[in-house]
Amino acid sequence: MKESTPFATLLRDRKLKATATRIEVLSMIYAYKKPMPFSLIQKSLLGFDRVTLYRTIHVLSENGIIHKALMDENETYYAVCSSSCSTDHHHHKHIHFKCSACNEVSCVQTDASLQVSIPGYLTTHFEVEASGLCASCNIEG
Amino acid sequence: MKESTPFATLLRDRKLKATATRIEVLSMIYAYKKPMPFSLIQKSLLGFDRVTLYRTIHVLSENGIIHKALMDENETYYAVCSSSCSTDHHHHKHIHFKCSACNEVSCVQTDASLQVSIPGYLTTHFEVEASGLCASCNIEG
DNA sequence: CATGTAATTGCAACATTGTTGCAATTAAAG
DNA sequence: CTTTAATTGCAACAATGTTGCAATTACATG
Repeated sequence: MKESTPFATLLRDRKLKATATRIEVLSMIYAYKKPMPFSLIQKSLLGFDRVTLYRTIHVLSENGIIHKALMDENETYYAVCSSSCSTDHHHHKHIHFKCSACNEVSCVQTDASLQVSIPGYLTTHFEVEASGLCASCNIEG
Repeated sequence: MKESTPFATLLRDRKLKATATRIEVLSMIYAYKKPMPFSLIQKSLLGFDRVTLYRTIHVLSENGIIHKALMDENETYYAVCSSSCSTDHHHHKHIHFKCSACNEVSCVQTDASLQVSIPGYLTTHFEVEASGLCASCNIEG
């Protein structure tokens, strides 16, 4: 019963077994379109063991398939990585934006030159978390 | 017994009672110089109730006296805010940098124009978390 | 400087979140 | 189909965070 769905293939490419849990978690996060709160992932995945979910999230993160989108709060959000993420390093040219009006979190692509240079430091990786009004709310308000 | 230490004064300025817990927590984080891991704050403050520490951290954060320095991990770090932070908004012109060599987290001032502009969005606040080699490790390595 | 009052604390109990070891199950390679 | 290593579920535990309430404390006021 070897599935050949895109996610199953993606998993095997990364030398990971294409198990039901992993495929479901991925589909769910992917379908959500925006970074998905961990608690919601949990709620939506009844039928799987709580521990399995934790382990699944760990494995998918470690292997550059999903990534954390930390917000300045308690909840952790997860989103499916773009194809440029490798096993060893996440390469995101986007920032995580939380709208203070609709409270939605989104991954915003910033092809603009987003750079961080600190004298004397060697910056190999950085993440940006922003808040304010998203495109929709900015128009309406 | 009205203390007039700097932290006691700072607290009263923000309409907060200058209690022993708050002053100790503040002194401790301040003395640490870098963002201090929450777990270490806990360990260092035996004699106070666990709950009191949580509540203290919440109050100090809410009032712009300390701020979270989130790293892409599980542990949360706290640092004393600069004077520009008000009750309603934190204004940090610095980024949080974690050195991958010495593992130290530091607040790095970036007076350079660190800007985030997304077409259609109104960005009122953003945080940057970077990693790589800090000044010390960059020289030595 | 005594005192009233609202804020803060400690305690107990609970809820949530995350971890570990191990036996049973399963993916997938041959 | 069989073998094997990875993954899962379970149980038990550890850590983390929350709530209500009575006792205590800071400090404003007189």
